[in-house]
Amino acid sequence: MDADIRVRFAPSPTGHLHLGGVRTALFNWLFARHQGAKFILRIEDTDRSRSTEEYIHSILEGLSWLGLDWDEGPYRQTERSGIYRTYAEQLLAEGKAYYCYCSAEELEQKRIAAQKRGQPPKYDGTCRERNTPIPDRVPVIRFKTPQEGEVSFQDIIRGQVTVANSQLDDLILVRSDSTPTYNFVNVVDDITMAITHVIRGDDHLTNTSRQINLYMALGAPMPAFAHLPMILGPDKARLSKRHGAESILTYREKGYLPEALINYLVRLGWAYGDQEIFSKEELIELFELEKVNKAPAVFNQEKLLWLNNHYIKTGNINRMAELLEDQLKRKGSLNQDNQISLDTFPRVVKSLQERCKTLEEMAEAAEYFFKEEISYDAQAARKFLRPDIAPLLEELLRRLGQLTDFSEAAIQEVFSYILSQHTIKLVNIAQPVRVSLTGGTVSPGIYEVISIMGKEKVLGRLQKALEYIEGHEAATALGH
RNA sequence: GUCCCCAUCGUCUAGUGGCCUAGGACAUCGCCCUUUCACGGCGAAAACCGGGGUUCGACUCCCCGUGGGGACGCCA
Repeated sequence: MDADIRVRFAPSPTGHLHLGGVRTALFNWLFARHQGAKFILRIEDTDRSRSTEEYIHSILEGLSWLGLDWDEGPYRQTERSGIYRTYAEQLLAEGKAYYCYCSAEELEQKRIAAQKRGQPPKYDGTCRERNTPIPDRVPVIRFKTPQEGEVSFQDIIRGQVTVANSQLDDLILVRSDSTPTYNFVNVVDDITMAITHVIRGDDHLTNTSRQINLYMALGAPMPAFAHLPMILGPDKARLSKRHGAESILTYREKGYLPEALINYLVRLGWAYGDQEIFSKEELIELFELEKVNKAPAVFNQEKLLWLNNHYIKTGNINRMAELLEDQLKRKGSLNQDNQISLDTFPRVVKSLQERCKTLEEMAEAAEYFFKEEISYDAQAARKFLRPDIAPLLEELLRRLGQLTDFSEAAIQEVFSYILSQHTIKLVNIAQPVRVSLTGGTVSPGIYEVISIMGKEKVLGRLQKALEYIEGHEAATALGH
């Protein structure tokens, strides 16, 4: 346990919290909880034009939903501008930064020209030694990156990483509108917040060398770095809008469980022998940054669904029942006037949890329990609601009507009796009954369905099926 | 284009020089269970990117190639 160890998750509210961000947050959180360290949340909102309150809200909501709780923050960079100004002035005063008067257009041209020559497209240093301002131009503040030597650091996941300073840019610290930029605020914040371990996505690996130069210029102690491999889409390109980069909260809407998401995400780049299922407690116990993979991982929906199904099957019934109710409400399948007894939802969950991969799917599969009217699947009706079955349905209707105990056992007895009287197999009557009650050919066990649905609804639907068969028979007789 | 990083079944991965005729999981296929669909059980197919080294011995170490990813913004 070490409370002096401090990590942070620093999302930018220029978009929703997506899978990649969650994975970064999760690894930070697991590392912190494993170490007994502090987990800090920092909102990197220096891009004022693209940051929104809505995204901030969605990020906090997403983390809370997943149970990734933070110990400090959320800090917001827009509230810390004074701190950045002080540090920028310090660098300026020490000659470690300078005003640059080059315009955006000029810089763009220089970049293209450099690339054409086969050189790294970095700033050419025009204003590096300038000491007189250019009138009518508002300058930016640039960092004087060392021109000689190289930067080298030991990444916890990657090992030794080395970059020549000649490759590095004199990066902009403060924009002409006097707001600070990412590489600058990120370093200043990590210094002032005493962050000891910077755990972030691989896409920041090349930023690290630039930032290390900044740490050195500011005379600050260096944190440890750990760069997580990226999550790729099925096309092996970085996660994009098309697959997986939508808000994590849409996973909640689609009926995914937080524990499934966490279990899935942690296995992207981390493993503990052959174990696939991990509780949060186990993860906190077992997780180690040193064992994180270097290679990027492709996101696989199927496996997430498998895990989600696992947690639906093993989860607390009452909790699942509540989530199912939410889903049904969202779908508009629950009318106000529906008379649903309290124990119906848990019973529905029990009957469906083996066969549903998401709660949304479960809500779809459970609709016929709650809707007033059902409609028949055309093919199913054609195949199973035929005239020859009508006498059996009638008898079933009569005998079920006589039951006072509507338990599965009692219902099974009724079926057994009818089966023995007519020497038919269960399958011959089960499917027609299934279609009559659910509208389709797929459902939980038929006794279970009947018992859960309740006497009133069952009798009504059997009656309706008989009418349907009769109507069809008449139509067929007329030559239709 | 320049630089950085990476490389085991379709996918996630185990593997840290001999235990590997390479293990597990998802997905796929077959069989069994079964009132439908699932679940479950059993089984099959499926990989060490290529070439050089190092070594008695390489999936494991080194080099080159190839492939993939990332960065190169007054975005983060």
